[in-house]
Amino acid sequence: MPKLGMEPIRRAALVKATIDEIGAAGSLDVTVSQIAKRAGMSSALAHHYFGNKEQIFLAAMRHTLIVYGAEVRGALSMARGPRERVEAVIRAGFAGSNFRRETVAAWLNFYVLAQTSTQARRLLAIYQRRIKSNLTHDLRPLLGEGAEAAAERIAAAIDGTYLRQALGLGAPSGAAATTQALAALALELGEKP
Amino acid sequence: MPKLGMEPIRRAALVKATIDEIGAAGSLDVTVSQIAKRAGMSSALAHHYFGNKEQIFLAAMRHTLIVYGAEVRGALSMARGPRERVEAVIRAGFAGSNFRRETVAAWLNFYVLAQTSTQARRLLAIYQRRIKSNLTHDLRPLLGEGAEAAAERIAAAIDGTYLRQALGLGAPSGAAATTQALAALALELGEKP
DNA sequence: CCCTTTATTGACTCGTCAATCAATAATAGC
DNA sequence: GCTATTATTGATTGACGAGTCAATAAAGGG
Repeated sequence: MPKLGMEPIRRAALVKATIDEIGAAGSLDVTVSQIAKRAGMSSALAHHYFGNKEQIFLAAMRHTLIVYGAEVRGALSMARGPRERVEAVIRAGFAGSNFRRETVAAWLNFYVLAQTSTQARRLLAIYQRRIKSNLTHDLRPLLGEGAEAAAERIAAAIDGTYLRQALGLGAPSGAAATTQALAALALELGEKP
Repeated sequence: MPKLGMEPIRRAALVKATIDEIGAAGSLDVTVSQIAKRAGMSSALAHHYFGNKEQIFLAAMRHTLIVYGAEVRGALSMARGPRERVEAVIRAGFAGSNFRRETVAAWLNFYVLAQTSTQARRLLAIYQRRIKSNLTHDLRPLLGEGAEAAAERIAAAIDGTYLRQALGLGAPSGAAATTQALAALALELGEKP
């Protein structure tokens, strides 16, 4: 019983299923059949809409990054002043859907995907550049010429905290992770010790 | 012409080939045949010595961690005072063979492996715990009760810097990476701003 | 010289999986 | 009511890869 206009629904379901499946498996070693099954359809249909497996992965990655970007933009829009803006960028990464167990695990695997797929690398680079630019821009009035280096360190602190989260090390709570990353910021601004 | 006592030689060659192959491929998606070929033998022989692919991976991971641990211990032995000891731990991660392009790429993939293989997770946890303990212990006289949190932040800074290295972001030089991680330490000790 | 142990590989088996295809069915527009 | 379009899947194909096995060969020990 083909209802028309199924395509966007199916695509969305597949994207979500892909993230969850990768998150659950903890690896990119998931079959199209598994993904399709989780999304409630046949693997043939998944191929019909996406063409091949890599496109499915890329769509899932794009979705993750878009959600992340939206979270950042949302937090940024409510921030007043550079200090709050930097905080917003940091907070966004550990808030909402970005911090779901599956999302974090999937994220790590997208990093790996970026090592093999040119398109994945491009996607990641775009977002990473954007974050770095946001951080540098807002750290400038606070730190002057030291802004670039500080931005790089904070980016590393975020990534590191995220990575350790994926590994199950460190506190498994978004709040603790946020606190930790914010502490790094406080140190950069010479507030802590 | 079977020379006797080949086993340790073959094993070592396979371990090295595995790291290089994973590093080159940028993923765990490498076949036993590829690894064996790079190590100059048949895949059957690789199976003969290691039993299965996971054991090959685990041996490669173990080797990477052992080399890393040795580097840390070496640097630690030359350090005088807690401040130098913390520096030593940081430096070790970005020095020598630990920072070879292949090693860094392989490392990221071992993180992924730790999400599927219980043994890999155990291996990683042991080393991670050791680093954390080293850092905490040596930060204690410098920071008192704040040592744990600082150790966690520095560990995250190291992991983050390493991760960004693997992604090809950040400076692709060991010196720059070391500088960055050391800067995080300086901030923790209230020396920088 | 046998015989056991170690080294080594080509060939083979057995699964798995991405991708394709042909077939079925419902819907919309004319 | 046709016809083109969209949705959907079971079955199939073809490749690839982990792991096994049987066979070959060289030591070494007695």
